Amino acid sequence: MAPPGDVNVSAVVAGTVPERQPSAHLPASIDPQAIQLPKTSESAQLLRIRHSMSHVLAMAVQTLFPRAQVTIGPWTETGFYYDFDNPEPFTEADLKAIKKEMGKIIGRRLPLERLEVSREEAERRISAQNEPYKLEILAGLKEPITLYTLGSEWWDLCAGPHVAHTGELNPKAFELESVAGAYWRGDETKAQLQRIYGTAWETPEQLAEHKRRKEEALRRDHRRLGTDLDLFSIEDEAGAGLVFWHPRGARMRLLIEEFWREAHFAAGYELLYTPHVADLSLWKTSGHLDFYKESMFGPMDVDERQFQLRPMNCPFHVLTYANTLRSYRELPIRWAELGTVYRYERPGVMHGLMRVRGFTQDDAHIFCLPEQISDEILGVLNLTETILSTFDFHSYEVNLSTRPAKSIGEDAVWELATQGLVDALERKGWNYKIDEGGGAFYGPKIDIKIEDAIGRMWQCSTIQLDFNLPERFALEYVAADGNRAQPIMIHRAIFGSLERFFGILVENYAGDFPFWLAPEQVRLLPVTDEVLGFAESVLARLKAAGVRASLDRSGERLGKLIRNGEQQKIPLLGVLGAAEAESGSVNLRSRRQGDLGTVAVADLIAAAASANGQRAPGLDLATAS
RNA sequence: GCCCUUGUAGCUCAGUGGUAGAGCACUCCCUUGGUAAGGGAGAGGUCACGAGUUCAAAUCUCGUCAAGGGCUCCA
Repeated sequence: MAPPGDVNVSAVVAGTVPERQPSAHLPASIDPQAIQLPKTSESAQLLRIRHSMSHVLAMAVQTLFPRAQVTIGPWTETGFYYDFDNPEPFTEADLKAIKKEMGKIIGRRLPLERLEVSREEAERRISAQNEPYKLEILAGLKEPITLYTLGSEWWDLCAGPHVAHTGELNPKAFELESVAGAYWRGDETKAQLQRIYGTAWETPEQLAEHKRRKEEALRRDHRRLGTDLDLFSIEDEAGAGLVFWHPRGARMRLLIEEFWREAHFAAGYELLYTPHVADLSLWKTSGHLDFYKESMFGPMDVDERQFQLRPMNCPFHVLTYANTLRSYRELPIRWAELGTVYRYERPGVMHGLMRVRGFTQDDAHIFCLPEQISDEILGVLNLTETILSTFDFHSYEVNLSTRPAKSIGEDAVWELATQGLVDALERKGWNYKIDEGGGAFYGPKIDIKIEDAIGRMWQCSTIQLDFNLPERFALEYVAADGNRAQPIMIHRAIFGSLERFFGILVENYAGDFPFWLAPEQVRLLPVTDEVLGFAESVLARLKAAGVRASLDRSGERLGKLIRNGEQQKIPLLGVLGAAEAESGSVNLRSRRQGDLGTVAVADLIAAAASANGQRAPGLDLATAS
């Protein structure tokens, strides 16, 4: 991880890089990339290695499992994989034997040779081997048809490039990682194949670094930290994909929501609360029943009507808009809601907080005039930046998706809307990529991905124009000329899903939350029971000042209290002994800022309250008193 | 939904057909200890759930549920 403030801004990455406090005191474990790992796309040799490795894998598999048929085997960002059709599924135990066989092949220093053959020749050779998938691949290939031999006994259709011989592959720099099911051509109606994933590098050191990063990702895994820090759980008895926020997680969520509301009011939004269920007919009108049904929970019978658990908030905001006759003078109307929605996800796709069946969108809908689009989008971009940067996300990747082939709405409206998005992005000064034809059928959109502390990109924010719902619900306003006109509708979310964003936050900070966001900000550690009375009084004063403080009454020795506090990643530990009780002070140990020395209780309270007010990552004791 | 793997105490895990285990956490006792684990005792499990095989099942078989790695999906 690059230290905060040293943000990598690539061509498509936009965003401000503000001056940041140096964070040299962050726990060493949060730190970083000692070794730079080469990317396949940047290293020609690595690409050859990985390409060749997948052939070695395929040859090894066919040696050990003669009935296995080959399909495709490309490289990936960290290695390679190969899909096989084998009568028996491979097990993880098979990987060991396969790896051993690969080692043998590598040790033989077999040459890889490129052969250019005619289509007929290729067909003849493939047919001789009973490889139907390969034949199907051949049918899709353009001339020249090339194949690569691996020694004298094995070959595969391949465009290359490859290493000259397997001696260039380092047997200590690859690993077979997992087996997985995969569909032929990625199509679930087609045959299920067995995919073997591997990782391969130029040197054993790079392999070791790759493993270290995998462990780092595991260490940050929000599911693990969610349990360790007691933030949330998912309960078997309640069902998959349904989140239980524990007090510590709930406290953080509340802080996030409070900030979100504050920022929205400041940006000219009003808030709505709307129902979680409603008459099914609403979803007929909106069109969701036609094209979103497989993602919806089934309807429930209530009295003589059918009710539907909501998978979206928009129809409710639309109904609220339509509740009364609107004037052009009222527009733009900006309404936001932390709206909890329920979507049916297929079994096997749920993943911690990242993919769930019940989640809360930070949803908002803007109803505006066509000529207001650019300003409104710019406003959303500004608000997005304000909110995301508060959580230390400063690096964004922005995509603008334009009209797809199948779409509704008039050309002029699409043109106007797309231009509005472009204008706003230009005015914001953000770089962006254009995904031509990638928009929804009902309007163009902007998607924003954020980069986390270890370089992973997460899509959270989305801004979508919608020509469909205003039409379906016949929304209108009275224009200046007295005629009725249809408003433009903008959907937007900044976090996307609060659950998912929370998971991303946990991983981004590795559980080491900034002071303002930490569920427990200060833990008081009494050296002996003698000072418990003093500690109680300090605790009461901290709480009265709105500081999330606790007192460790476990009676353990200081070393143990410190250890427990550090393991729980509490930002501030306040040691209280006879000396502190005497002088009315606290000895502070900060997770991010190191030893802060002994400070007066009043100064701690002032600094902590001030840090909360400013949503600061740590205390500023110098300016507190 | 599909493929592989897994499910034993709150957490991490051992236990391969014959009386259910460890460390941490928890409770109590001793210790009043100054910056990452003081000592002792105790409590805690329908071995995910259901069926089957067996004299006997945490262990073997089948099914269900859930989790992990992927595929597919995420207009």
